[in-house]
Amino acid sequence: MGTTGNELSAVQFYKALADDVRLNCLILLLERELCVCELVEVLDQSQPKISRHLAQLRKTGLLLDRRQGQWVYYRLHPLMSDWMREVIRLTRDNCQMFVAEAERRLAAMPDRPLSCAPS
Amino acid sequence: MGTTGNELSAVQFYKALADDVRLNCLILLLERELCVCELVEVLDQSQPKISRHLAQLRKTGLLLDRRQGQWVYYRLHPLMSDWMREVIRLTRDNCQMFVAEAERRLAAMPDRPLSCAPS
DNA sequence: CTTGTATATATGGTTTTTCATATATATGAT
DNA sequence: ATCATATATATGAAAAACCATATATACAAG
Repeated sequence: MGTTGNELSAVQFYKALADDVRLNCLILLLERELCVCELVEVLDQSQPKISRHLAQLRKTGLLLDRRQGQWVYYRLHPLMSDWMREVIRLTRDNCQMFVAEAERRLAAMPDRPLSCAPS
Repeated sequence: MGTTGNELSAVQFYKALADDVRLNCLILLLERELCVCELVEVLDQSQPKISRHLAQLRKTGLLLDRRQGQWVYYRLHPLMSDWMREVIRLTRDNCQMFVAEAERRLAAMPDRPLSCAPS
């Protein structure tokens, strides 16, 4: 076994990206931490649906979560391979349509739990 | 409709990559054209299985085929987005284990249909 | 109790695989 | 030329495996 945890295969990685909700989450989490309720609102999907996909990404090793009060914040796993991060970035930069609406919604969210921003 | 054919979404692209056989085929086809029987031997999978996955990649717009005599050669679609090509390259370069055996088998194939190499 | 999040179960849908068969091309015999 | 046969590839149909979603419920924090 390696020192950085379970090795994630390329196919497993691409399976994780092969869904609208999951890919959007990973792209949105590239630059910031977000809590579940923010992703629910930004992606306009049901809470159980978002939660399930986040759990899947967490179990796969692509995301890390952190509870702060009633909120659970997700971020990219700091040990994610550089090349995987690069693939997500390539996707974001070349499929702007894909995230445009989500980014707009996020910017327009009036009631983000800012008081719980990471210390 | 655009001039370059159907737009392939990022999620559709990653669905195409999210399978062992398909990902291996795309990586092997990065630098060369190969016929079905070569892929069957190199990847050590049944002929119908390979044929189905190749057909799927062709219908998705990632591969192009060309018949020469009794052989059908597949290659990456020349109009594939640069960033998608880059993603496939990143995968190859960072998951060498993944293709190592296939590349070795390919090099060791004694009876490749070389007489039918592209003109 | 309320709010935010996770999970169990059931269900419908898609994907993948296999087997058997079909089509296309090549080759050798007559 | 025709006929038979071999090789390469594709495909229809059916089974198995897998994936995504909704609903309902549970848990955790305040």
